Amino acid sequence: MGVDLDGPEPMYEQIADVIAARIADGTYPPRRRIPSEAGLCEEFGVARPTARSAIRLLVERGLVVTVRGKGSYVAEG
Amino acid sequence: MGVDLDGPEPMYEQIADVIAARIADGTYPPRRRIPSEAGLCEEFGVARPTARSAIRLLVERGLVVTVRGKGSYVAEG
DNA sequence: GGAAATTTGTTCGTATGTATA
DNA sequence: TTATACATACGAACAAATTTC
Repeated sequence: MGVDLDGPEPMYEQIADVIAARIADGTYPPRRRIPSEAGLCEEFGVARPTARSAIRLLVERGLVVTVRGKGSYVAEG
Repeated sequence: MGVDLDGPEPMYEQIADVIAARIADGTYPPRRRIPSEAGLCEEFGVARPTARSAIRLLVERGLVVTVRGKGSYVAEG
């Protein structure tokens, strides 16, 4: 699915890119929730800090917003 | 803030000295929490292992104790 | 209302690899 | 070779907000 564990980019960046692509193609529409940290851990086989780093990157890019106790949501386009 | 990045002492030692001075002058009183590792990273512009080395030095000197999941605290005088 | 599960927030513990002096 | 420093990654504990039953 595009995550190349042997690639030069860190895993959290590759995961963020996968999520960003899903946002771009409408898999995750605006205002919808993206998978939880635990969900990303399971899907990509990484630890929670790594999943969190990916989400942090998406937040920095303005693609998602996170709400404590609820989840992370696709920012409104 | 007294940290001389061009000085002969390693950064982690200088950071530890700064914290030790704050403990001595009462800025961080006994049983109070000192800044987290992330806080030291931001304040002194270093990476986490370096901040941890500084704290390790303070623990070795008996000035602070660290508790997993909570933080590092000034030892009781 | 209350208890439990889910989810994110924060923090320290540990390990590996890379780069530099 | 050793010491220092950074980046990455996994593990674990504690905390707080939210949702669900």
